[in-house]
Amino acid sequence: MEKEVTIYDLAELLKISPATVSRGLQDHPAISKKTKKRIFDLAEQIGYRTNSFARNLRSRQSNTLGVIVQRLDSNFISTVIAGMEDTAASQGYQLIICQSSEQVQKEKSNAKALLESRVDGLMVSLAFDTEDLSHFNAFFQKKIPLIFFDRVMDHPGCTQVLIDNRKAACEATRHLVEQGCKRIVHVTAPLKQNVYVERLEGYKQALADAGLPFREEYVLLGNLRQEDGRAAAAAIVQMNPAPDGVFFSNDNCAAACVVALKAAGFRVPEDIAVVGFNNDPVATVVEPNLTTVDYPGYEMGKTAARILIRQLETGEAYNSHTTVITLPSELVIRQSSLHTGVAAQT
Amino acid sequence: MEKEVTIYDLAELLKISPATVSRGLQDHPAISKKTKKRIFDLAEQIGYRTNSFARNLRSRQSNTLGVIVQRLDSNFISTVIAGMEDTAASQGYQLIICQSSEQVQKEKSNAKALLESRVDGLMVSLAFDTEDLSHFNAFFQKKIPLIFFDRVMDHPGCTQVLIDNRKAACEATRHLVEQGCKRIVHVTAPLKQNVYVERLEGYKQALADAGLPFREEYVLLGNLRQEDGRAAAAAIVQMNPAPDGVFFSNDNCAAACVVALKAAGFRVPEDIAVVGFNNDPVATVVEPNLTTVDYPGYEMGKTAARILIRQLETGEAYNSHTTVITLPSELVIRQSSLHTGVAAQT
DNA sequence: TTGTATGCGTTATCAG
DNA sequence: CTGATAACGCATACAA
Repeated sequence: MEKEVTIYDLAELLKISPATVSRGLQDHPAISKKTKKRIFDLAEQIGYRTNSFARNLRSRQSNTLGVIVQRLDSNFISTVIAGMEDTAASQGYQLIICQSSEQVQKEKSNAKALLESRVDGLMVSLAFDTEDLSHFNAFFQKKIPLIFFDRVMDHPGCTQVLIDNRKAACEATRHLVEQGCKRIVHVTAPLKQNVYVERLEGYKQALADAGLPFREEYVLLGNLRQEDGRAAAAAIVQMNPAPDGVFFSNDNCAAACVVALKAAGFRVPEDIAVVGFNNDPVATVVEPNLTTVDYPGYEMGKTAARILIRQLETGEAYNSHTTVITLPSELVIRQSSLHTGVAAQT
Repeated sequence: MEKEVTIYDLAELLKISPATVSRGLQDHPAISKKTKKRIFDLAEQIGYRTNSFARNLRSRQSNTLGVIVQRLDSNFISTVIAGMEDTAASQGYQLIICQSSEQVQKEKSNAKALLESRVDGLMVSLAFDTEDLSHFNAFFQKKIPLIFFDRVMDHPGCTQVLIDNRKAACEATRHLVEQGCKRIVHVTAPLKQNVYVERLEGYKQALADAGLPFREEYVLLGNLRQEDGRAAAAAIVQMNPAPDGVFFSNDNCAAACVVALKAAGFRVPEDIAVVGFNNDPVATVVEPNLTTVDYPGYEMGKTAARILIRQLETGEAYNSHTTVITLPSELVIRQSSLHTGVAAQT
């Protein structure tokens, strides 16, 4: 553990003052080209590295953004984070990432940890069971910009980056209706989060528009994992009369259900048409390929990071009231939903 | 932007010295219970938060681990990171995560950024085209512990967390041989990284063990994305005589290939048996379900983080020579490879 | 264009 | 058990 080189060491070796070194390193305009070159060359040569602790202490900022997500091992989430990282890195910010594992309790401790880390801003997608935002109060009070994405809640001054879940679900369900489906099941997650509430609303809306009845028993709640898809299949198989359409809030779950339904002797889409959500890689692997809502995860990540960084640099967070950015989503029609049997565009 | 509360403020309000406050906050044994309680209560009440910049500056450590991965939006990688995050969080460490996008150039700038962030340690899975470790020299010199996982290179003192790729590939290929395959194709990535080199070796080994010839033209190189799987299918369809087995280095790619092969009129597994790698979610969705190598990503993440933290706390990094931790992987046999047509265990 | 001096908020040493 | 004081390394206001 050799001693770290500091600007004082550079200054001494170059026979100039630490202040000049500091300014030179920052490419300050008031320092001569020649001096800068000497500074940089020596710094390079003796392996100087900025002490960000000291710098942050002085400047009162970390150039770091905090991210809290429900789970890291989800295709959708990791795509979002990829977008955030690309944008953040290009602007000189780094990402500290925490997962809540869908537990508000962990979300709380994540928030505390990120607060103490003094992240400059925060991007959050809420856990399944988060019911209020009190654990973010310290951020609100200190006016640390906080952006919600995907799973959001309203809070004055916090921008939300979203898709129109209601509309997407409505379109997906309407598509099933147009394929002739009359008994459409909706498989989703517990209704504590906006995304699931809104998708249910969209589903109901489409039914209502078509004059179809809404039936409580057609809404199946679970965790949207593959096993939940298989469980949904088991439930569907038991229903009498059998449903002729299903709209899922998640592709992975939908795909597993399709496989299980086929194993149980159902034909997809002839007996039962299926629509998923997210446009995951599984959608183009399951047979028939899954009709789904293309969710722009990467774009969402880029957008959230870009807006957050802009708020940091302009200081305009918490100024106006809540801004909602709605990203375009799109129903991608594949074979799993086509009662006509005609292949559509991928 | 109200002023931040410091230990001086607490001290003043409590009529005690900042030193006592600092000690109280750290639960120092030499402070009376009563004083501690007063300190904590007031801290809570007026919203004090530790200034980690100052603390880090003093203590010369950040309690932060750096992670560099090739891509974030990969099921395997995000599973690894989930494991790292769980372990790190439980030990009071945070994760700064960067992606190289498979470019050594970005890997380089990630390394530089993490060096300046003064992460306490680093966990790295290398980019496709990384050929040497010179961009990590500063870490080596400063004895900052660095652990490689999955895509590794040898460096004295750097622990590697791995599976036995050679053995896994050998088993996978041998399994195909046992199913009666004689002309086995291997779809993998450019041979710059250990994982692909070793898998190729395992593949060759199994062929040799079975007295089958190795043919250069049976090794298809690509990026292991779904489109590469479709391209592989196109190539396979053109081969004469047609191959009767394929071993992929990636499930997602394998699954896309299976779909394409079936569309081209091949029966899987009857005409061509398929084995993948990773045990991704797609493996249990594609039909037939994919035989694959179960890769313990979550465990790998936990292990890497645990070892890194241990090295930090015991200071034993770079002491001994390179340690290699080999995690168990396992061939999971499903229908895609069974020429007998008998379903196996999932 | 460069130098001097000071403070950012902790922790730790030493003294009481 | 508690207090005074000196770093930690950098950035900047002010001076030259």
